[in-house]
Amino acid sequence: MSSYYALVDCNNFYVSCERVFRPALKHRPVVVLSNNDGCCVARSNEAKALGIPMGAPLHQWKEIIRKHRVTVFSSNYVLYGDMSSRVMNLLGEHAPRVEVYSIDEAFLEITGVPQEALRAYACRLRVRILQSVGIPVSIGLGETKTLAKVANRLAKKLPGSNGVLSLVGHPDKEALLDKLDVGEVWGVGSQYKRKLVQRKILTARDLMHVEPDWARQNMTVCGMRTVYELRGTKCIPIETVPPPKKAIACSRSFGQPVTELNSLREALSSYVGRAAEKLRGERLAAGAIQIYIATNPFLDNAPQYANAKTSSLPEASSYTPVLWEAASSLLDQLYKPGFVYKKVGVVLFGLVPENLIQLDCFITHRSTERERRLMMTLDNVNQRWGMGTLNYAASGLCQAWKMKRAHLSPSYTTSWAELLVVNAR
DNA sequence: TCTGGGGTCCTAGGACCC
DNA sequence: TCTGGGGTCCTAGGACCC
Repeated sequence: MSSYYALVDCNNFYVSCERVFRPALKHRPVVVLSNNDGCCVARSNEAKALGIPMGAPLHQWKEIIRKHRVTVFSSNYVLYGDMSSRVMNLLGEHAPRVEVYSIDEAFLEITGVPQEALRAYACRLRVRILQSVGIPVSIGLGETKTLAKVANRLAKKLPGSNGVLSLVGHPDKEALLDKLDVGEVWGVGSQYKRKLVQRKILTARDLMHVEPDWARQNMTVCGMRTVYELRGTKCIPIETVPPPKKAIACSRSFGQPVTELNSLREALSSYVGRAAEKLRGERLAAGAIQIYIATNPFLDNAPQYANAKTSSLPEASSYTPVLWEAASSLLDQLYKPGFVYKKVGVVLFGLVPENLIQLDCFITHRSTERERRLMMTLDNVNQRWGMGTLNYAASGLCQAWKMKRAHLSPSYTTSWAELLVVNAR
């Protein structure tokens, strides 16, 4: 029995999450902003129709937003994460093998469904998700993951597809591939698109007919795989268990410019705390730490400075004070006075499972059981009562560097205090 | 004048994804 | 005035070793 892939993709996911709890916003233009309320990272179809592009800086679109009464949300990742897991759980009930590909996408491996029944199968799944979670999705089906992705794009694009499109055994497969811009193919970004368009390779169909060797030379083995996958040869397997993480990062742009080392220190200490929390959540310890700082690259007239430094720890650790000590000393080495900073960040890598830490016999300080329990308590409190409930003193109290979140919706599904209230009169 | 070659590891940079 | 964040993978080139 042959197997096929389905790509299930939530439509305008962040916007759809907000709409579940604000149904009056259906058919209205809505955008969700990036961290710091900087740019639009999700748009409803109505907002797209107004011409607001992906990544549009908010300040450049103020006028349109006001004029058309676009509803604006700061991003509420706690809400989106919870809605995402509801969708993913449901998918798990309908397909034996699911790869959660991102917060709003999943690949399903489909076996035992005859070719001619694929569309109906996907349509039922779509209705089920809409009814149970309230999120509209699009589903694309194909013999390979790349083709499932293509089919998904087409399902969103072509009128009459009703959110579901199958390329499996489709008689007009090439004609359909010809409707998709080469830059929309999975694995083709802006650089490769430029190169391809120069050579008159304009659509997914053109790319399918490219010589694999040429693709390999000009787009690495990944490009070659894309060509084969478009032709229907499986090169990219489904990954039902996520591979172990190789890096954990945390960084933010500042809500307002920062020049003082002390403010950088406060911000960084809170990011290190957050990164370490993620680390412990995965039951990992970090063997190395990198810190980077940068000025605002968008300011043409301001002097620019960006730099990064890495140090490896004598022994892998997930104890925040140990990580902070290393981070703090790296920051001292990186900091140069006289610049206006926009961003600071931390990356933890050299990750190992916390029960497999290689011990260093010359180490002067090792995390004790007491310290491990301290971190556990800290994480529990912050998980239960919300991120940042318990903070390190090093993170400061006024936190002028903190990001902007002026349009935040409540955490409807994860906080008792913020449950939706319905009034009957 | 002649002056090896091959393998491995690490890193930086560049591409991609959502 | 205001422009996100968190990842992965591949490749080329240098360092180093025998």
